[in-house]
Amino acid sequence: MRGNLFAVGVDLVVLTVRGDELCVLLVRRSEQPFEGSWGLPGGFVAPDEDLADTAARELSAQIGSGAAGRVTGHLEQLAGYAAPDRDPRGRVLSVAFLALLPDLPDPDQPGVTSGWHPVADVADLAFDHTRILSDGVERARETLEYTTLAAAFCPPEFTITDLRRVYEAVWRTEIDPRNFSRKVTSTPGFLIPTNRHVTGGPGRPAQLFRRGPATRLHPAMLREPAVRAAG
Amino acid sequence: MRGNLFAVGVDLVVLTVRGDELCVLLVRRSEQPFEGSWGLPGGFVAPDEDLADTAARELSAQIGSGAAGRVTGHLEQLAGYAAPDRDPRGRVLSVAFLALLPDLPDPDQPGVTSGWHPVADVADLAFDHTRILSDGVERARETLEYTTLAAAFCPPEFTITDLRRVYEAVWRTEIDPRNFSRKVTSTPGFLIPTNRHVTGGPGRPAQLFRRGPATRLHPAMLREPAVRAAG
DNA sequence: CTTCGTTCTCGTCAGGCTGACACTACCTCG
DNA sequence: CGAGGTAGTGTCAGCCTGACGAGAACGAAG
Repeated sequence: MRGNLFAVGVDLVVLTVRGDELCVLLVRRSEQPFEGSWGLPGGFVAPDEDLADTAARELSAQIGSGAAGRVTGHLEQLAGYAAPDRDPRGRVLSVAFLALLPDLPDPDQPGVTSGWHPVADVADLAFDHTRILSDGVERARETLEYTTLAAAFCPPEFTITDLRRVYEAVWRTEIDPRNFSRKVTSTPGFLIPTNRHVTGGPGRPAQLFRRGPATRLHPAMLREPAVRAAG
Repeated sequence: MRGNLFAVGVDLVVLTVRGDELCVLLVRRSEQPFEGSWGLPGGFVAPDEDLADTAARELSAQIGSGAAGRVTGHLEQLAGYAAPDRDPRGRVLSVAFLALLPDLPDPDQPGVTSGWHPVADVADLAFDHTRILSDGVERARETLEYTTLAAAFCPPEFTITDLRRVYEAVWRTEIDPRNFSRKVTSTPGFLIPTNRHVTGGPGRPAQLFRRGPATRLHPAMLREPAVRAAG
C-alpha cells in the first residue's frame, strides 16, 4: 500500500441558539500547539470506531453523557480537512461533523475550559478551525432552507415562535410571524400539535408542538427574497 | 499524539451524461483485494498534497491530462468514509469527491480497464464503493435542484435542450421543454446567449448558450411536484 | 416547390405559494 | 377594568409553476 500515514481526528461544530444568537461550543486548548487558544472540540478516531462513532462519543463527552442521546438533536458529517500544514505536529486529517442541539444547560465540565460563544464574535481559532466553523455555519444556514432540521435546535416540545427564533438567529434576519406560522403549519408532518399551551408569559398562550416525521421542506423556505434583477 | 494511523485515499465519483443516461466512470481492479471487480477510480494522498489536489490529479489521470483543466466541469468533496472493516488491508480512510463532466471521448487508457457505465446498471462494486456512488448520485440530484451546475455536464456551448436532457437523465424524469426553457432563460446569469445556432438536425435550429456567472437557482427547480397531501 | 414532420420559441391561463398586513383571541400587568 | 403584548386567522395582490396552444424555422419526401 502506497501513501504515507495520517492521524485521523474528528472535530465538532456544535451549534445551538441561546438568547436569539447562534452559538458554538468551543474549548480552550491546554496543550501545544495553539495552547491557550480556543478551538473546536474533537478527538482521534479509536481503532474500532467509524467516524460517526467518534463524533457521537466526543459529543457526549462535551455536552454530558446521556444528553446527547436523549436530546432531539442532529449530527451529520460536514467535510474532511487535510491540508499538509494544518497541524504542525505532522500529517493530520480531520473529519468535521456538524451538531445541532437545543439550548442546554452549561456543559458538564467545570471551569472555563469550554463554553458557548456567539458565532458572530468568534475569531482566530486554533488550526483551521475558523474555516471549519465557517463551513459548518453555512451548512446549517442552507440546511434550514430545505429541511425541517430547525426543530433540532428546539427542545422536545416548542412553540412556533421558538422555531421562528431559530431561523432568525441562524439567518440573522427577521421573519414575519404570521407568514412563518402559515408555512410551517401547512407543511405536512413538520409539526405535531399537542393541544397544550405555554402559559406564564405575556400575550396569548402559544400552542406546544413536537417534531413530526417530515424531513424536507417542499417548497423550500428561502432566505433571500428571490432577487430577480434584470437579466 | 494518540490515535492509530490511517492510509488516506481519494475516491472519485465521476459522472457524465451519455445518450440520455447518467453514467459513472469505473475501473476494473487489477490487484487484490477485489481483483477483477469494478470500483471507483482513486488513489492515495501524496505527502505534499491536499485532498482536492489528489482528486484533481486522479481525475486528470483518468480522463486524460489537459482535459480535466480545460473542460467546463466541476469537482467537489462528497464525504469521508472510514468504517473499520472497509478495506481488508488495514485502516484506510477514503475521502470521496464528486466530479461532473461533459460527455467526453472515451478515456485515454486503452483496453477495457476503465469505462463509462450507466449508474442504473451498476451493482456490487469493490469496497464500499456502491454506497459512495449512491451518495454521489444523490448529491448530484440535489445539486441540480438548487444550483446551475447542470451546465457542468455540458460542453462549453450547448442548447437548452442539451441542458434539459441533463436534468432528465440525472433525475430520470421528463420535463416540459417550454416550461424548462422559461425557467432557465429567466434566471439571470444562468445562460449567456451566443446568437449562434446549431444546424443539421431536424426541426428548428436551437440557439447555443454558454454558462453564465450565476451559481444558484432562486427559487429552486423542484424534482417532486410539491406533494402536499392532507396534513 | 410544396407538404409534412420535427423541434425551438413565445404566449396564455388557472392554481399554488409568498409577502404584506388587517383583525381577532387571549394572557399579564398596573 | 383597560392597556399592552403575543398568538393565530383571514385577505389580497403578485410571482412562479404546470399544462397546454400556436407560430417559427429547419430537413426530408414527393
